[in-house]
Amino acid sequence: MAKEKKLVEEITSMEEDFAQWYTDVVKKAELIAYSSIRGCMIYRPLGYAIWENIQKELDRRFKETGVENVYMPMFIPEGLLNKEKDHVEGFAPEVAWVTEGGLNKLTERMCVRPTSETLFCDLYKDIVESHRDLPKLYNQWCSVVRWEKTTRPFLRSMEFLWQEGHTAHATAEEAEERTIQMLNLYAAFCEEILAIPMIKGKKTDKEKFAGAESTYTIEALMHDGKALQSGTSHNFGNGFAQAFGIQYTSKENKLEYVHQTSWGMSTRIIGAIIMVHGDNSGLVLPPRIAPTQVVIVPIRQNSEGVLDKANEIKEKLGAFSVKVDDTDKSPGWKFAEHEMKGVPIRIEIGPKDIENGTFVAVRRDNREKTTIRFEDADAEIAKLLETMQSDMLERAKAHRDSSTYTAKNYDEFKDIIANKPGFVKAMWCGEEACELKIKEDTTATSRCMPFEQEEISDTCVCCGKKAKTMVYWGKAY
RNA sequence: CGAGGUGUGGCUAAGUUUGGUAUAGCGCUGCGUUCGGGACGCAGAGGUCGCAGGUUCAAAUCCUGUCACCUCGACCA
Repeated sequence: MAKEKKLVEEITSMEEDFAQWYTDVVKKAELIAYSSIRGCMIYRPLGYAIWENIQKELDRRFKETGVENVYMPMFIPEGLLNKEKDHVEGFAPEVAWVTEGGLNKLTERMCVRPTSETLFCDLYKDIVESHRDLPKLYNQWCSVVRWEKTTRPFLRSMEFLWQEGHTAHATAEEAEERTIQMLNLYAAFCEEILAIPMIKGKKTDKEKFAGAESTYTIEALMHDGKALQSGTSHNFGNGFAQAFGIQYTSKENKLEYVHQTSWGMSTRIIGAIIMVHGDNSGLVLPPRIAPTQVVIVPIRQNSEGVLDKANEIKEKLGAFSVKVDDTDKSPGWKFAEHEMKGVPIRIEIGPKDIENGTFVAVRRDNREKTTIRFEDADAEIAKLLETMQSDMLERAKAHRDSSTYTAKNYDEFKDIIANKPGFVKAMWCGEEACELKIKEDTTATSRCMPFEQEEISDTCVCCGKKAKTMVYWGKAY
């Protein structure tokens, strides 16, 4: 085969137009539908099932670290939102306001939560009294609203689903520890379950969260070489505590402010799954997150015994999420359809196989075919799913590594940003002026100051003054 | 919010320049034949042309306004 035959029509190839490819996949794989509300999307069964799996796994991991779930109101009175100055200023441009209730104008308008720091603080000030009440490790699963000007499915919508964890601690050390712990949890989740390698690091002051003392982030590289901030963990210090008056009495009988953190991951991560693993036939789902892990396509399904055998195989594979596609579409149609939807493994079973006591399994990621004997079904499919999962992570890592460059001086830097999509590692002096200039000149932003530092040179890539930190730079979603 | 683009059955579009019966392919429904990479035949259903005004004997087509969506920037998970 000189050129890979395009097996799925209707999807713009990613080499031709990556943005259009993304939109096509999202729609053709039936992850979402556009709604009649501007900038808000409808999660269709497949899209929502992926989110449910993400929730299930993350929630389990949160709870292992002692986190408890709560639910907060979706409205925040203006006065409450205004309590922490940096926080309001950061969010003011994108909040939606409720000004009327029933037939009457409200005396105080309320916003639809863009995030719930203020609500959690308002609660903590009431329920925290003693060091014995700490730490508070709360999380909520909810949707938030931000009045976005332009929107894209999963990557930016006016309402999106997420989880926001909010914790209160007695000491600064403990808060910092929790901040890092959650960042590590996110990174591990992404690598182990979503097969997406992450760069862990700290945001520069310019890029940090409104009201935070420090913001940590995990950054992923998409197939087109753009970066996606995939999860964040913030250390608030005691800034919010001071603004809201969250104090506790210490063992020494002294009144102290609590130290707080917050951390979140949103449905945006589904965009990362699409853009890291997808190909020109559509979605490719990592086996550990796929709502359907195996689809069985019967060949000549009206022939004696074929459907029975298909269901028998499904029974044997009870440990996995398996579907038999017995609709009356042609096999070829089903192949294309399930590839578009990213089902990790397809099993083909027809009269010939039944005669031989075998079936054929095809991997979604590389279309490799394996002939498997009935009696080995369980073990062989388990092996295939596992191999596929780890191959996907390796492939994503290889792509990221081969798209990561280093720049020693500004000419090099500008050349790479202009011509080679990906991350650029370069030294930085710590001045916001250089970040701004780089953005102005190249549209690239600082993604993070990685925990794993390297000494690329001793001068700032932009101004040439003494460098402080190595920074990952890149164009971002 | 700036720049560009697009709105015509479920989807993709033609038709708009030059006003004159609403079109095609795919999809959908029924029946039959098929089935190892998007099968085929026959029969059928489905559209106030984004919305609101205006011009005209006549508007998908011209004019005014408006809304939505897409792409690229600025801002952000």
